Amino acid sequence: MSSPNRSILAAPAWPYANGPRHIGHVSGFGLPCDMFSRYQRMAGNRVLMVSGTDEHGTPIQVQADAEGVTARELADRYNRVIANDLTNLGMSYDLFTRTTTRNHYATTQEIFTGLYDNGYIFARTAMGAISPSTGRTLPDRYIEGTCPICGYDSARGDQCDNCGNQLDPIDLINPRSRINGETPEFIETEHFFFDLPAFTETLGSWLQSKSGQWRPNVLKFSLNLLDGLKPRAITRDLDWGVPVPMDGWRDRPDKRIYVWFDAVIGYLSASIEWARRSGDPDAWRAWWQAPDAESYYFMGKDNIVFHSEIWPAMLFGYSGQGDRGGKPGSLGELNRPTEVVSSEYLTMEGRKFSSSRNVVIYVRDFLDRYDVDALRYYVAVAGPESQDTDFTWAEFVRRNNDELVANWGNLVNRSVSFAARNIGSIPPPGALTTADNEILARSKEAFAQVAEPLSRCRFKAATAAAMRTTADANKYLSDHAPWKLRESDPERMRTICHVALQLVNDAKTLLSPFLPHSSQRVYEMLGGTGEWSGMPRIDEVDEDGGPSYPVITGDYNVAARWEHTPIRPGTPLAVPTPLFAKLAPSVVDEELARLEKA
RNA sequence: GGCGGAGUAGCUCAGCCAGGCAGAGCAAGCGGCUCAUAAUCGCUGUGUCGCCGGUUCAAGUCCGGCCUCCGCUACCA
Repeated sequence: MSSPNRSILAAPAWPYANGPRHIGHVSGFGLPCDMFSRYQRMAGNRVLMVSGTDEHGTPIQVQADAEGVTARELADRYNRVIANDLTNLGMSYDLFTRTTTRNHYATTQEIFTGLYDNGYIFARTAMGAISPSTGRTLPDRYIEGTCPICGYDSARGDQCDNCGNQLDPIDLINPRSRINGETPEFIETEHFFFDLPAFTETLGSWLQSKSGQWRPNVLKFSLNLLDGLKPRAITRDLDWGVPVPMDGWRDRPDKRIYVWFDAVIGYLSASIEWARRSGDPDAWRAWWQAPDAESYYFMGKDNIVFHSEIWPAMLFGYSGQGDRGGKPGSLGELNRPTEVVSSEYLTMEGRKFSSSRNVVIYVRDFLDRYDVDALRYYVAVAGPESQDTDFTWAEFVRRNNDELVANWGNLVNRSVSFAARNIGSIPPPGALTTADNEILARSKEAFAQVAEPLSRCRFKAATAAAMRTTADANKYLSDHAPWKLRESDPERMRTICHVALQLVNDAKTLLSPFLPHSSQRVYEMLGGTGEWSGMPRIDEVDEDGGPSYPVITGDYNVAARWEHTPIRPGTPLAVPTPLFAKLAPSVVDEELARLEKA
């Protein structure tokens, strides 16, 4: 674990491409993963961060029908929207792609085939609901009717919201489709099933080995599920998805692989796509097959089951390591997750985020009006890390003004502008006092103190530790008051300025994983050139001349290192413009009014 | 129904796994400073740790029960 140059796969969940993403989404799967990845790169490790939009499944098909476009057109549109949003958030993906690539289809089919060959996938007929007009699978939650237990007339197909009982849609009285009101048809239909019970032993001992390492809620939840594992259908009656790679199924237009089965394979297929684009088609193996490679998956708590149970079972099965054995598929054995990091939910002014009820703040709307690092700071310091957490505009404004601006922004401003006005460049250190040496030593120690929680994905504690160094620096300036020494002791004044600027420089490094955009600006203020902490960009690519699509990528092996770096005396300084904008208190009322409006 | 989480200062939360004088930030009050975005620095006060019981020399922490709120509940993704 402590060796330098660890290979770390950073795997944030795949956003679903049926609409723009809101800040609740990115606070769960995205930003924590980016903070983790940026730190790990700065610490000298080899990080591969891959993801993409998840574009199959019924909801996209339904919405496309409603808008009179094809599923592909709808997915194209939101893939671009989401890729833009994530780029603007500074998400440092090595590759952000999508599930509708040829590569992803081929990889998904390879995993399917490998699992089938090892006996972990079997065909079976089952009763399923379909829409009579389209012939497509009608998922349980798209069916409603009268609850046979309590008589509630808007019970969902899988559960009655009134009495809380779990239901089978076939038992509903007067069932109807939530999509178009028609009566669903229950038919015998053949599907492939993934034999999850064949992994009970394997998953059980694997999960036990994670005790003390994973967050307890994730582990407990996963262990509880082991009791009742059931085979799970992994195909659907649908024409939108990855074709089933079996004879007699391959060319059928009405059978596709279930969206969740292919979505988790995205981590692997995106790694393979990244390797191909980087010029070394086997490069992905360093993260997936090296025995000491590590992988960290980030998601909201609603996705735990797919990452702690189903995806590991798929990886075990493909590698020939389920309860029934087998042999590895043609890709070879594949590593299981090192850690599954789940976030709780961000709520919105006391309510659940809901696009349909307009209880929502879309990423793009947020970034149109506020600084990206202000959002990143809020998520780092007040995100739903271990419990559901309420986002309120009042709290956002307070965190921004009283913590980010007042503490860190102001420290940068006061120290750099004072030195710029009175000296004009970074001064050399004169004779350092005990106090000078002490605070410089504390600043160096902070690197280990921030790294410890950060490497364990404890972002709140890590941010707090980093912000303590800025408070220390503010105190140092106040205690030593260089502005009083302009006439009496300019030499001492210059030394104090040197120390303060060094503290600013260290703090900017410590805050880089959380606030990469503003750290870049501080880097430049202090004479740095080029990129400090790499930023993502969007490239337009294609697959052998196929249709083009955007991917997020970037070069992140730039200047930033997780270490104290001495500032260079003589570097010219200019009076800076403020690092962050202070927000007027009226912002709170404006935003609340915006929420009420629709 | 099952599973899980939360309830600690005016606010947001940490502390609980491995029991040892109740903490941080913000807000509030007073004072200092004037380099800085009215920013900053110092000092000050604040708690039935949701309720009841148990174990213990000692419980916010462990055990049992209860109350309130929230989430998840796999064929929505």
